[in-house]
Amino acid sequence: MRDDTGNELPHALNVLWGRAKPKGRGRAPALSLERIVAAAVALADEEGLAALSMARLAERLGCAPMSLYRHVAGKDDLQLFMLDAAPGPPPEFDTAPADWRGSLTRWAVELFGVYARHPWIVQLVNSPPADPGQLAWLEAALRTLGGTPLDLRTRISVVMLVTHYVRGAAQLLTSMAAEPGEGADEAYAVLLTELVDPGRFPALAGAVRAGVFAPNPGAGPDDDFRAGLNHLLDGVGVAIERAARS
Amino acid sequence: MRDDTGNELPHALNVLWGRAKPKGRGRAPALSLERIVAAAVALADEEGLAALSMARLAERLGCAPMSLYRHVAGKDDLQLFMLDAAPGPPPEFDTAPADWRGSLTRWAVELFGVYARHPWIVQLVNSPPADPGQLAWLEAALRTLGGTPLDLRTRISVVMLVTHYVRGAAQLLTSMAAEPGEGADEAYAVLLTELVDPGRFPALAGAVRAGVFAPNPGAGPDDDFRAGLNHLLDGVGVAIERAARS
DNA sequence: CGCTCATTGCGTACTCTATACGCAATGCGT
DNA sequence: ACGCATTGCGTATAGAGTACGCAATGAGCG
Repeated sequence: MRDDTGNELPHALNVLWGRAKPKGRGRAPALSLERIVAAAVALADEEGLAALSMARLAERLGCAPMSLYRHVAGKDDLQLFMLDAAPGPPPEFDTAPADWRGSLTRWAVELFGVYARHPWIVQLVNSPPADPGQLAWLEAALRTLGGTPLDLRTRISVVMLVTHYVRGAAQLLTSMAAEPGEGADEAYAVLLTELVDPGRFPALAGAVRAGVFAPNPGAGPDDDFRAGLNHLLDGVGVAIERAARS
Repeated sequence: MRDDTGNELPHALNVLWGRAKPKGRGRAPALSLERIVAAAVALADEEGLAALSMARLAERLGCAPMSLYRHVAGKDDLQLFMLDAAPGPPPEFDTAPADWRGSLTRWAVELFGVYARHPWIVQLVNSPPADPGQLAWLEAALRTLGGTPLDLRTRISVVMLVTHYVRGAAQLLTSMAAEPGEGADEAYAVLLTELVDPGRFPALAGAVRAGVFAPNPGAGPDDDFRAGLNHLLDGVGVAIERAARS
């Protein structure tokens, strides 16, 4: 399944960066790559990543399963296309915004929204981004720090930190929302109450007893996310002050 | 595939919390759950999660594929057992260690090591932990903050933050190491140099040109991880000081 | 000591997955 | 109008997970 040299990049990247040949001759394509990718994203959104099979995708597009392979090298390539297209354009920033914290917060919240709309993204392997769509998001994140005295290596470190946090928070949230019933977090709290032995897990039992795992009353689900994000950004602030002082 | 009520918890949890019936009568089992799980973990470690199939697992155990289903309800249940067993015991802490930062750093680094030894863990869905193994890790993390003035809700928030970061960093690292060849990150740096247009992605192009994506000379792969972790813990320090002042 | 039956081991079969291969249909360039 | 590159797709293969039911086994009881 691996290529011989091991150095060829996946076919999808060549297409995404506009390196595909125009190939004008021949029969007119009844299917387009955009339609395929859009249908795949819609299918994954509605029924989950597990329901995304080449056969069901073809059924939804009204074509035969094997027709897809004329536009997509395989399922892996299709998922690369999906990762490129689904997030849409990132928020736009100047190359050196005055308010780094506000900008980076907005970036993180919008990325969190992307993951909420497309939960399957966080189930895919997190390979380093190499497509135009994901690199545009990375560019936007780097710009939020353009006005800070942080060196480039630290900026990347900070951006990765935020990315990982957003991804992890979204992953946890969607895995709880995947279960049926109205209150999945409530069910989880009850389960922990039953299971956690205070002798063996004193710290955990204390937290469970305090109702920390129960849904936060009078707070949206975003608020937990924003609280963690703020702790993170406090750390970035410390790094910025330290860099400004030297 | 879903159960009727939707409230039954997975069979694996009943077993893991010692709720299985002794069932003494009958034929002596030639297979044990421990052997199955250990073989599954070894197989996933050696050949990756994609190579873990019930058939290949049975082959390695010298039994028929369907024999596994006497001990495990299905592949999902098997993966629950694997998640419980593979990490091993967490580092032990007092309920209120004097040095929260050192303790939490040690916890994060050891978890990072777990993910490095068992890369398949981060490919599995990140459902909220409910097995003894993962809850023991959560307990250990909570204990590192036992000596701080943080309220319980903030402690959980901090622990989740660290968890997400460790997981994300490990995920990125293993996805780059998965590719063959000696320097996967170097290949990535070259790819970005080719692809990133400075007009469209100025901030990103600057970082690429500065060699930020090339392997850090004179630094182990852990150092990038620790750098990000330190920024994160600076943020936790801010929260602790703020809590101590009120 | 032998019968019983709960329990395990596993053979068979079914559905669903991705996709290699090759032929038929089609429409642009000449 | 013709030729052929290109697309659409039918067929086939190898592998996945697992439902179902019967055969083998051995502990406990009569």
